[in-house]
Amino acid sequence: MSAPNNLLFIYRQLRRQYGHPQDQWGLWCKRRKSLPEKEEVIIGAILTQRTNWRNVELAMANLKRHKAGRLKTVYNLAKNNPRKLAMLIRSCGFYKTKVKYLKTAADFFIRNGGVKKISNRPLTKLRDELLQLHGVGPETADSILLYALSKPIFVVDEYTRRLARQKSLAVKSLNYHHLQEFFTRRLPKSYQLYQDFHALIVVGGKDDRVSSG
DNA sequence: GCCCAGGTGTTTC
DNA sequence: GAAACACATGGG
Repeated sequence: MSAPNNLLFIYRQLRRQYGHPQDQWGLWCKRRKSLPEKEEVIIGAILTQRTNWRNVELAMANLKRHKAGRLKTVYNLAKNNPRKLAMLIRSCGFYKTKVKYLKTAADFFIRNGGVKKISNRPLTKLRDELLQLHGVGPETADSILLYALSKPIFVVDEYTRRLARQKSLAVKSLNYHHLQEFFTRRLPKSYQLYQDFHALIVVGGKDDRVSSG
């Protein structure tokens, strides 16, 4: 059984253990000077679906090398030369599928006036709109919202579920909605906190895997 | 060779 | 509705 607000306790514990997040998303978002543009975070959120991060980085490097690291260039490639785009992101696996997903998402942001303009919309409305895009499910939507648009919404992924199991968090179920609610209702509403915490969960999760396996 | 990796959409019971 | 399946590459 868990202490009243053990989430902050867990957060501080992870923070002591790992310091500032070294997670890929976290790092990506901290190092704004070199990487990533917000648009790259959006692209990465789709590429990383069910995919090792290393393979995503290979693909992102390819895209940038071919000057296709922006939503507009991705969209144009997807429309005019989908096979080329597929080859650029091949390392991610599911590349034919992801070409379509990228096209749909890029189209949405371009059609609606760009990332900056879109991020002015109310959070719940924006989340619904993202979820309607073919290829954008809850995790991808929330990754985009949290890491690309700096919205205070907690990302649930396999690492989050693993933590909930390991720490025996008193969550009703491990389904996406329940777990997300569990976190957001117990934490201050801060996108920086959510970014850091989620990043630490991933770092800790990977660390566990290495040390136990 | 086998297993896994920060999902999502479709089909099937 | 839940469960099973397809999508696919790269690395340990």
